[in-house]
Amino acid sequence: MITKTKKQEIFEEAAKLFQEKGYGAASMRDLADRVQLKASSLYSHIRKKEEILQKICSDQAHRFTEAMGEVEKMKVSEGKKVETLLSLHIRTALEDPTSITVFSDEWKHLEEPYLSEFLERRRDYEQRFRDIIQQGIRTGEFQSLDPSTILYTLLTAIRWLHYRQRPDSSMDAEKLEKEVVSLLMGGLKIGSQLVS
Amino acid sequence: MITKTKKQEIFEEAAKLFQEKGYGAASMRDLADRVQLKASSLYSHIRKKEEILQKICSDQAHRFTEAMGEVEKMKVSEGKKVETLLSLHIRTALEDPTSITVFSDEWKHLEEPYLSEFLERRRDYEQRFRDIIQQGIRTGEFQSLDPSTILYTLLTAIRWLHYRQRPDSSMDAEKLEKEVVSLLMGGLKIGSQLVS
DNA sequence: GTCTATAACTTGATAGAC
DNA sequence: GTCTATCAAGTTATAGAC
Repeated sequence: MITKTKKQEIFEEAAKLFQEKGYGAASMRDLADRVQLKASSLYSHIRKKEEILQKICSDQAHRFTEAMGEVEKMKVSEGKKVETLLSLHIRTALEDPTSITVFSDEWKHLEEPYLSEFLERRRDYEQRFRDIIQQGIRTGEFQSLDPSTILYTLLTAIRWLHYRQRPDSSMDAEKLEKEVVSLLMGGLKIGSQLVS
Repeated sequence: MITKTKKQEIFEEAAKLFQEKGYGAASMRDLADRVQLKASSLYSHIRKKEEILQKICSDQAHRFTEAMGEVEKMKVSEGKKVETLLSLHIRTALEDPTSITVFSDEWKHLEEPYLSEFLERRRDYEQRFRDIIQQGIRTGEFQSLDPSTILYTLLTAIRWLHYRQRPDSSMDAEKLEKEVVSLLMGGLKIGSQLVS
């Protein structure tokens, strides 16, 4: 087992704290208590509070951008690409729920210039996702709906996963992933579900 | 045109402010500026900051609970019931995006006893929604997936709508509503969409 | 690296004049 | 109802001893 540095411990505990109370309501004293330091000692490891938020957000953003590059290179149908991206989002939400919560809900507390950088990166990711959707509509694989409507509905639909507190034993991650993808790709109503 | 009371103005402006900055980061001085008062004067109209959050949240909760009562009385298929509930959520999100944002994202800043009350009401709503889903699965109308997975995916899927800043002229509310319902009920992939 | 002490500031809320 | 003045408590962050 690799020993965690104090800095790592601070970042991990901060993510949990931001998730629980929100960035604004989480104080450096709260955080210090959790890592058994005085608040002032935190500043031997970080420059400022926002630096923590910034790192969490940009790490997660980087993760998604990289995966998008992989998916774009795949020689498969657009349906398969969307499924792959959805699976990635779902798996990430289940594996690292705290970071994903902060990334999803607390980015708006970023200050410039990080805020603009974050938003630009997100716009880029969304555009590339939208391009895949658009191509799927063109080939007749997808319903002919507004691509942005599809994009945001799909991306938002999985944002409850990271709120699940403890993994329900009756519902393992793999099953959950399969069910959500099936629901989004095939719809609630019986009719179009494919046997995989 | 009915004249707004100062109190109404305060509540409306507060909802916007909470939406923009989050409850924690929105100060009473911010709010006072927006309604052209000094911060101390706000307290002639309200007792405390949380009272504003509490009213916004409970008003919206009440709205959904009432609608659920109506839907439960309908003599239609479970598919139609779910569609009706989704339409209601979508329409509400488009008509009153600020209140819905606060209701959706800021409720966690409620203090006791309002927090427990809020959560209990929400649990009740979700259980009644889940019952409809379960019945739809039993009759074979819906895919046989975990009812909670369906419930949260559907409810979360529409939570991007209230972030849309200005109604896109190329995309009116009615079309948007139809497309989202079609996507969630029928799925992204071509195959099961019904002609309505 | 961690501490104590503290600077510099913002927060929600109240008292009392008008 | 609105104001000025103010309070107590909380905030991030820094300085300097150890």
